[in-house]
Parts: sequence; structure tokens; C-alpha cells
Amino acid sequence: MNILEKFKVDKFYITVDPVIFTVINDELKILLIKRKHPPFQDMFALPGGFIKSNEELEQAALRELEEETGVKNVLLKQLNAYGQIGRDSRGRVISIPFFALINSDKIKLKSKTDAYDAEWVSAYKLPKLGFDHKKIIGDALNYLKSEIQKSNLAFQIMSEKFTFSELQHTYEAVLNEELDKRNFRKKMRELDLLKELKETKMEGAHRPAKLCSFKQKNYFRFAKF
Amino acid sequence: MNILEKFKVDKFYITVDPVIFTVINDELKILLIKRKHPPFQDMFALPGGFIKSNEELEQAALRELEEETGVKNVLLKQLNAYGQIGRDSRGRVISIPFFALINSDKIKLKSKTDAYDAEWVSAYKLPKLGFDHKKIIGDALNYLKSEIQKSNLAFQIMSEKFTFSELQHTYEAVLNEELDKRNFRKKMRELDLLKELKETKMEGAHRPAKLCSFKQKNYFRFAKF
DNA sequence: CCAAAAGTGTTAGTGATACACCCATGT
DNA sequence: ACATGGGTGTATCACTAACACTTTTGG
Repeated sequence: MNILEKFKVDKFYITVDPVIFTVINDELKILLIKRKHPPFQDMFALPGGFIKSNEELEQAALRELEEETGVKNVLLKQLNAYGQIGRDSRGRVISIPFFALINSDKIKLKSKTDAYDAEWVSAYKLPKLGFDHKKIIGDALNYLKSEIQKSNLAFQIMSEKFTFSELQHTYEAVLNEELDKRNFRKKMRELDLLKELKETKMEGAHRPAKLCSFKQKNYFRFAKF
Repeated sequence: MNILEKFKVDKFYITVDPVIFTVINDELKILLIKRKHPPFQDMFALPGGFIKSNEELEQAALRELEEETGVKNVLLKQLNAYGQIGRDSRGRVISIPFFALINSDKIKLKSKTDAYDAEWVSAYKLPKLGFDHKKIIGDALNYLKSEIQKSNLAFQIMSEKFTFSELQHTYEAVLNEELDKRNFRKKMRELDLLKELKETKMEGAHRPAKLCSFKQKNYFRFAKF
């Protein structure tokens, strides 16, 4: 018998809650499920679930994400835990959220199951949410807005090749504000993240746009802090 | 019988680990305990402990902190959780660290008990530490360095009245680098955090220094992000 | 008068913001 | 030729970083 059991140390349920963002049609979206069972039946919530004893936290988040939405191969970043007493009516549950920004084209949402419907929902126009997930999403959104300006996080969401305009529209969707075209390009060029290709995107009745791709595809921050 | 019990959802031990910094003699210190029992007997570790079912996370951190070190009335900030399998030999334990920067004059370390000796240890010259506490402290230190430059966090650590030099030395101790006197004062005046008092500090064979105090004593950030 | 810390301004460089016009293409 | 989005440069401002001398006190 383990010493912790001997001293009857309390144990807790732990959920991991993936907070997955994407941009679709120049609108920031978050991946939610519509709950088909209590608690919070018929309301939206994060696609989380309970960790198992033999899983790493991040592994568990990836598993839940795939089980409930079909999304996989995602780089997750842990956020602060939520553990307030009473936040889950089923018992004392500590939730550990995991953040990601992904390219929605690269994944396919699971067809609706009997337990959950996964859906992309506008992050700036959230529906009513179960648990304290509104708070969790709000905090995650602040993290996203901060991080996309301090790191090369955006590479996660863009296709292999893209135009400056497409990249800018992605930033605008995430930050929920308009950016100046010239300043945006200057900044991006200074950061030296992009390869500017010779190919162009021929589309529409206007000058073809040069395509770019990211030089590096591993996540890093620009600033010290 | 609760639905979570019915489905045999796994449960976990959770510890809270206060990561408490201060500055003593212009050196950044962290509050550690010397463990008198296994695991990691005779090594240093964070003064944490197991949460109880009826406690909020932060409450638990405050309780453990007071029990093991005598330190109380501290503003804590939750940091990311650590949950790797095997990080605690006694079982699967998820640790949630809580950060604070405090004024060591305002508190009194508990006299040594049979279970723990609490001690201030140089944060930039850490001894061997138990568990994964070295990693936790490193992450917390980065948080501290970032936060003290983006918020009025320093008010936590200064006495009611202090001189510009004392404040600067505190910043230097935290950041582990020297700062320019003129630039530091200019920056502080721009931020408009300080009341400059008429009193002076008479001490030593040199020009007396004007005393300052903080205008606000509630924590806030300057920057958006 | 000497030692020791307090106190003070200017300059140069860097990054952020604001802003308006020409270009290449399809129809 | 015109509509559409692609593409570019400059001026101003704010912030940062570098840097040296004078002031006030006690001994």
C-alpha cells in the first residue's frame, strides 16, 4: 500500500479541454461540441474529457480531441488550470485547457456521432456555453492574440503557399481588427519568416499575387519575454 | 452513486507548489524547504503539498505555504501544471505551481519544524532540487522577469517608502542584470506609478535620497499583452 | 576636501503608425 | 476602359539605449 493511500490523500477528477481555433472565411472560429447528454445537454462546450491514469496530460488532450472531433496531429500548448469548486455538477473536477491554432482544411471534422456534434463556431460571437467554458475560451483567446504577435504561430494555420493578403486577413481575423497593408508587409519582411516564391496565384480579374511560404515550421517566439 | 464513480473515471493526486520569490541584500531568493523525509530526503524542494477536496486551488496553496513556511497573506498567480508520469515516485501526481513575489521583511519564516526547514535560497544559484522542481522554478523565474517589466508587480516587494535606488536594485536583482540609472528613473516617472515624497532618507555620508511610495497597490499590467 | 551615492538631459537609433498612389490582370 | 485586388515609400512619433557630470551630505 502506497504512502499516499495510507494517509488517505484526496484524489480528483481531471479533464483536459482542447481550445482549438481556426480561421474560416476570414472569421476566427473555435471548435466546440454540442452536448447530447447532461450536464448542459444541448449546449455547446469544449471537446474535453477525463484523463486516464496512464496518459500524459497532452496525450489525453489529443485523444479527446480526436475522439470527439476527428482532429489530430496538433501542436498543443497548455494553459492555466480551472478548478473552482462547483464548476462541474458531477463532482470536483479540475480542468486543464490546451490551446491550438490549426488549419481547418487539413483536418476533417468527425461526422456527427450519437454523443457529440463537433462544430466550428465564431470565436467572437460565442453561443451559450456549459461549465465555465466561456471563461476558459476568453482566456485562451487572449493568449492567442498575444502569441500570434510574438511568435511565428501563424504558420500553423496557413496552407503551404499563400499570399500576403491571405496572411494579413488571417491576422485580422484573429485580432479582430484591421491592419495596414504596407505596415503589415514591412513587419513580416523584417521578421524574415517568409520565403517569397516566384509563383503567383492567378485568380480573379486583377494583378496576380506572389505566393509565400514559411521558412521555418517549428514554433518559436521573437521576443525574449 | 455519482455518474463519474459509476463509470470508474480515474482520479489523481494534486499538489500545489508555491514558488515564492523575494529580494534580500540585492539578491533574488526563492523560498524552499529542506525535506526531512523521503522522497528526496535532505534535498531542497518547493513548499507544496496535496490539495484537499473541499479547498480551492489557491486556498490550498496558501495553506501549504503557511503550514510549511509561516508565510501568509500573499497574492498568488497560477502557473502551468506539471503532470508527467513518473515525476513523483509516490504515484501519479499533478502539480499546480503558484507564483508570488513578496517582501521578506513583512513575513517571518516558521522556526524549523521536525518535518521541514524553510529557507531563502539564491534563485540564480539553485541547489539540487527534488522532483521536477528545477524546471518549475525556471519557468516561474521567466514569468517573474517578464511580469515585472509589464506590470506594477514590484509594489509587492517594496516597503511602504523606498528610494529610487532601492527600487532599481530590486529590479536588477530580479532581472539579474544592471540597469542605467537615468533611463530607469525616466521610465518609472513615465509609468506614473510612484508618488515622490518630500521626506528624505538620511543615511550614510552622501546626499540624502528622496523617498517614494507606490500610487496604487493593486496589481495591474501596463501592456495589452 | 574627500568619498559616496543622489540626481539630472541629450542624442542617436529603432520600431510603430499614418497615409495615397501606381500596377497587372480579366472582362 | 474599368474594376479589382496587388504592390510600394516616406514622414512622423514614441520608445529605447547609450552616455558623464554636478549635487549634497558625513566624516
